[in-house]
Amino acid sequence: MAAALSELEKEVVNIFVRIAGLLSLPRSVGELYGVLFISPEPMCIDDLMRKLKISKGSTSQGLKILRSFGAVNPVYVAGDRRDFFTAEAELRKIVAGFVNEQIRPHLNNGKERMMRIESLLIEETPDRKEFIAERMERLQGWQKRANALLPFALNFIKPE
Amino acid sequence: MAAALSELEKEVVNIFVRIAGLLSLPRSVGELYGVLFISPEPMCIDDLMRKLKISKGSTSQGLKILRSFGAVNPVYVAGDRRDFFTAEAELRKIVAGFVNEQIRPHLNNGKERMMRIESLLIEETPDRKEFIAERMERLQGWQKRANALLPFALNFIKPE
DNA sequence: CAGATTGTTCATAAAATAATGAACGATCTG
DNA sequence: CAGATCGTTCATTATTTTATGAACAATCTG
Repeated sequence: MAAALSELEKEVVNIFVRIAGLLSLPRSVGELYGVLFISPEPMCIDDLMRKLKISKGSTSQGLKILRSFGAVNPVYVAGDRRDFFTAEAELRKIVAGFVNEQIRPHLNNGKERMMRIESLLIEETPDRKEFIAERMERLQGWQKRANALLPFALNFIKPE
Repeated sequence: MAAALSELEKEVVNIFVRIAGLLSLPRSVGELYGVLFISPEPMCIDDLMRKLKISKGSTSQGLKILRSFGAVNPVYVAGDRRDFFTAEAELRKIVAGFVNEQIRPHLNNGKERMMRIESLLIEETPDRKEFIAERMERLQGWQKRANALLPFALNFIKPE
């Protein structure tokens, strides 16, 4: 039980490790999701540690991150005290969770910052002020578009 | 000339440093773009180094990255041997460049990998095979959606 | 051409990020 | 309740990423 990763498993894990990289998530998070994604049965921390040869700490924290945006579902296994997990396979749920947890906070922070800049603008010399004001408007435009695109993108990912 | 960053400049730079983080780009790249973004005049490496108090190496490499996806435009300044730059302010150009340079390669790699997995699938036991096949199909579905969303998102960002 | 100036590269240093594993608290088991 | 089992946390270590700056090549200047 809990043999090393098969060739196929390695490939799948590799895919998710790459995705994790794109999303600035630790490698181990990608590994964990990958293994769960191709596992027909739910797995517990111990299974995952052994399979991936990573530490208990990494495993626990990785699962915590995955849970935080709903990429992983806790599963009750009768007669076993340990916590088991399966991969959430509905893309929309994962993306929505990820956006809410990891993206939205940053966007909001940007808004506040913009207000502050507006107030600082007053102290500039007239010529610079004009230019900077133009840039600020542009920046706000970008922000609006990003904010508009987000819900659209989420909707684009249709439910199954 | 080339005084330290004003309060306003700091705020703007800060915004772009955050964006750089989201895109997994070095902090210095965000700083460079930020300073250029609010500068009415084109700037050369020396201006940027002094303004941001970063090394020449970082500045040169940072500009290289920014040029690689068209976030920065070389500008000819009469009577000066040095290279000057302004920030590209048209979002669409930047995003398109970024996607082509930093995202597309990864997506393609994913396709190849998928093929390889298909071939490995043969060696699985029947019951596992069924499950894994289902997952692979799902994964391919995700890939298709991502590929479809990308050009759409680009188009969403309307010119001017 | 000799000396300056400018931008790039790359080995090294510094900083940031992730992984490890021992310590701990919580829960179960007999 | 005493011991065992689990999962989490966090100080430390390892790894990866980024920044530095000296060396260099290319170009200009008189």
